[in-house]
Amino acid sequence: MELSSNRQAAPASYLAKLNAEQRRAVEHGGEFLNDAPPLLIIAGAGSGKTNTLAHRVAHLILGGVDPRRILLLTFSRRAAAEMQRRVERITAQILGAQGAPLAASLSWSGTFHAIGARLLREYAQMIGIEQVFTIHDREDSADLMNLVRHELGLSQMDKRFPMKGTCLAIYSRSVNAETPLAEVLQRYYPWCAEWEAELRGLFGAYVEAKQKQNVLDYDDLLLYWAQMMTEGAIAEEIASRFDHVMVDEYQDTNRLQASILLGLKPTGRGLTVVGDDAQSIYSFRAATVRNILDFPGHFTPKAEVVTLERNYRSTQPILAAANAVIELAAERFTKNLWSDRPSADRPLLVNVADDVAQAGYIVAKILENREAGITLKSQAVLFRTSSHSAGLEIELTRKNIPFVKFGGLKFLEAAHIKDVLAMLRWAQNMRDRVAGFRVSQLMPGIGPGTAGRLLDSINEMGDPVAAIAGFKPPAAAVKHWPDFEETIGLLRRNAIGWPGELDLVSRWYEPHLERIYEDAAVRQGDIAQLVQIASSYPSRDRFLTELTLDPPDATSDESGVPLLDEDYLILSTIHSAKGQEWTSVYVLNTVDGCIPSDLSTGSMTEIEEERRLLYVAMTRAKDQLHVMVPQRFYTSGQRSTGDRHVYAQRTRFIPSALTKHFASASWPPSRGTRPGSANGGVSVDVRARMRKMWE
DNA sequence: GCTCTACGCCTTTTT
DNA sequence: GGCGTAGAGC
Repeated sequence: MELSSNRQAAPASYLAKLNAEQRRAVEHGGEFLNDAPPLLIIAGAGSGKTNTLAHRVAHLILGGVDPRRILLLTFSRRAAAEMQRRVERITAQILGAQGAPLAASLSWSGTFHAIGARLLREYAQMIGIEQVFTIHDREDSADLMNLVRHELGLSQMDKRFPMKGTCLAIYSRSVNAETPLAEVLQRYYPWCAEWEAELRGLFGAYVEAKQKQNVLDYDDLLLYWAQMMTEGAIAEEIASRFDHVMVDEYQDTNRLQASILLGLKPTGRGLTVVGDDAQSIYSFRAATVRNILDFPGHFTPKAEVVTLERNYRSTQPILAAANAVIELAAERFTKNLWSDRPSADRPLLVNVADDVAQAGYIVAKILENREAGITLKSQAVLFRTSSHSAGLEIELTRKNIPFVKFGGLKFLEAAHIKDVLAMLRWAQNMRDRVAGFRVSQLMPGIGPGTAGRLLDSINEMGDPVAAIAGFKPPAAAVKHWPDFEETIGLLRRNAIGWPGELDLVSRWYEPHLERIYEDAAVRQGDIAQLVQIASSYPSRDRFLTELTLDPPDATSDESGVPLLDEDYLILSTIHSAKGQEWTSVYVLNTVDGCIPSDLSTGSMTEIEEERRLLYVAMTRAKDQLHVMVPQRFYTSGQRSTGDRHVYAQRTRFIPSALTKHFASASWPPSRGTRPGSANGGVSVDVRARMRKMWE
């Protein structure tokens, strides 16, 4: 590429808007861009991190770096797309129309897992795996773990053996943290430590099963990649493809990912990582804040560190409150965010009686804001756990306020969607036992026993379709057999092509759907949406891979484009809110038991992570922050209107000493009602008042 | 021997 | 609604 001539044509114009630190990060490496020493950017919340990274990428491209030789590792596909968009805009500013195609060839951007899958397909033969491997998501992996667990007889011990999800979690942490099993057990799963020998055997058999079936799980995508990076010739070849490797959200990477980076850039030259230790919230995925803290010392000379401390997002009072929360952290790192966006309004600490009043307050404020010109889209409700928003969702639906929910249970995890995908995946790779197990048991009369024998006979015979044809199904399944056999046959021969074959599968599935589920009509609608989504992928293979690695992350994502014109409120788990910002933010259930979650108060480090979680939630707010404190909340056993509740304490992360940073409010506006005076009566009362107020 | 159903218990966050 | 278990029914 003849881009070097552009270097002098790239004056400071696009750099002028950056502050001194941002500019230092962007220009790091100076004249020797392609040999830039390692760089760590510590970017506080709202400090223009994405913008800085995008400028650095654009700066590299404008400086003559081939965009196809830049590897950009982001946390989600959404983040990758956003980065691409910004880089395009910046390059277009300098180069005009010429800039767009340049940025578009920034083709190596995505999550670690997605990039891993892509490289593994490419290098499959060289490392002895077959190219047509299928990828198991978490649930599939747990199912396979379960199959192996049964085969080894571990499900019938006289003492209860850990459940499939726990087994997978232990395995996964051991792999991702590059930590021996014994240590993982001792530190995180002490109650399973007695099973160490059995678990070791289980994991060995699990790995063997995956290899036999030619499937990879999420961890394998990293693990095999990391292994490739230790093999001289292959490692060198892969490493030599990229002049620059840039990683966003580095605080949420694990040791295995760090190993991959070191394999790609052993000297650190050409490596840029960006992150914020105060926002590390993924340790349950074995992410470790040590990655970011230890980064500089990994290299000689040490990596350069640039710290972005100026916050462009939040008003000064909001930032002061958030800073106060994070200052109480046990371990504090070097950063003091400041903002010059003055405001007279402190964030609000809102006391409400219960869940219902909480929803009432939020709905009222949201509508008030909208009247004042703040769109629904620029407001967000954040919560620790997906189920916390249930009450609010009902109220929003009732008030006809459209919303999109991020995080929590997803479209792809619904049983009927998984059924259809399993059929496609099985056709792609008939050795995939989890998929085959699932599909064959859809037919009446076929349970685990018969399914197992069917899969065995498919494995033994060279021709899977012939094996199905020759199999003698139990009486109840006989009438479904011809259709089943034909559908598999058509899929195997690629007779229909993509995406038409999804219609075929959907037609095959319909009678089973109707038999199995009461609410078949609703589920049929979901499948129609899946068919919609499928049409935007070029092939079955790409569809399956990309859907597994980058699932649509909002529950309304799949309804797609028409929604984009409308205005809708954002509901999101705090985890899924990472990297985003809104004019007005509402944090639900800021009470002990929710934040921190009851389930995460086991150890000091867990509690510290919950503190950072609250910090992340608070720092998403630009102008308004409403921290909701219900005085009581219903315990999880949601027996519809069951009134088992507990009296809640404001979260321990906002002790009395910090309340000076907040203004306090309560809801409903005091009119003499005593909150929680009776068991169901009060809630009916509040609802009635809400209705009157807005109808 | 296998499938199917009823029942009781638990339910975080995600690539 | 998932998961595991127990027991009825084919």
